[in-house]
Amino acid sequence: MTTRESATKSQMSRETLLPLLAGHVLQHGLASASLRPLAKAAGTSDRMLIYHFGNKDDLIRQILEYIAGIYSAALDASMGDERAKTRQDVVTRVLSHMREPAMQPFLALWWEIVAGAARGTDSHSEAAQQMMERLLEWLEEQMPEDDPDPKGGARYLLTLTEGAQMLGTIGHARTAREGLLASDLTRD
Amino acid sequence: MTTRESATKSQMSRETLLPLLAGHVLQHGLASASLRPLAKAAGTSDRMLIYHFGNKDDLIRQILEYIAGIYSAALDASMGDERAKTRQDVVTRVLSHMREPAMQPFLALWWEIVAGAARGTDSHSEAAQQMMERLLEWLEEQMPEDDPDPKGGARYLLTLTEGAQMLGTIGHARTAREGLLASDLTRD
DNA sequence: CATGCCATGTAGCACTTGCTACATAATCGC
DNA sequence: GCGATTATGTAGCAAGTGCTACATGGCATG
Repeated sequence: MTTRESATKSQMSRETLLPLLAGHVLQHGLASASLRPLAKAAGTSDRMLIYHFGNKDDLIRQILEYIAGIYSAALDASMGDERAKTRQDVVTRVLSHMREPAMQPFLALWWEIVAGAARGTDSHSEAAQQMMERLLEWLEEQMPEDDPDPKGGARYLLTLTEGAQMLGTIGHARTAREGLLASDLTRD
Repeated sequence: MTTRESATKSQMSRETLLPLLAGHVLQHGLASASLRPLAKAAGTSDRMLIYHFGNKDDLIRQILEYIAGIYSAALDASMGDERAKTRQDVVTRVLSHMREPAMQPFLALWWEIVAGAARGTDSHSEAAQQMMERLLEWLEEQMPEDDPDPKGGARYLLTLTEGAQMLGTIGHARTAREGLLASDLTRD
């Protein structure tokens, strides 16, 4: 029984643990996600984490998967009611969405995931791709109704906003802002 | 004598060590940059690294500073002879420059630095800002001669190419490519 | 009631981490 | 040449790492 829904007997299943573990990773990052701190955050022991998840790699993989799920839900929740009018509107929405306090933990974690992917860590790559694909879908749905190329446009805006996000992270928000002003988006 | 130029007596100064340390960090990343492996790579001991650099934080700070210097030199070296004709040209140059094998270690390290900056590590933020500023200068010099707004344009292209870079890193190079195709850059 | 499995606690192991104490060789100013 | 500073080796420490061995309670099924 590797993955079963009926959790009638156990109080501490993967399903119970994962939210707590995810919370800890979101708050403190992957760098300090070692067994004992994680266990403490989830109210259990390193012993039990290995018991439930096999080894640390699989633990992290499943936590990241779970977090990707949360992220996806967060995107769904913040779906704007009315469509954006222009691409500029979309960019503004994305950036202000990412500036929300609730999104900060995801942002900080995001770059750790990217760094892991850059070094070839499979679990990180998988999570990264999953999250980007989801964000891309979300962006496509946000595109203006009259956009001549919603698919391409969404990819364009994704590239642009992710670049801006990175610049903001390293304290170059101003550079990103000026860059966006010089893009075609602000041409009237 | 914290920082002296005359290194007549010592065979193993900071200056001798730094290139070797930087090489190790570029190859293996910050995550595995602990004292003993670093010392081994530089042909010395953890004991001497602390002796020369004070503590690990300062060690990393100085290594990153040194690497930022190398990066800057690498940018200088790859300065194109003739100016680019269009912004599209500039993007192509930047991306192909970053695709060179010699740049790969910088790229992988880059995301670790960004991740560190996102978590508030000062030394990482400093290195990141330094490298981005340098890249921005380089980009400004690459802008087409007849560009209506070279400064803003450079910032725009920086944002765009960094986004593309990230997408490439996590295996979404295709998304970035399609995004660039949908930008104004490819409009004739 | 017996048997066996699931869940968990307690200890511990071998290894790595940053850093320090202590001794000693080399070298420099005098 | 001598005393002081500089550079280096050897050992080690306390904490943290992933993971394992062993025992043991509880529960369900025979």
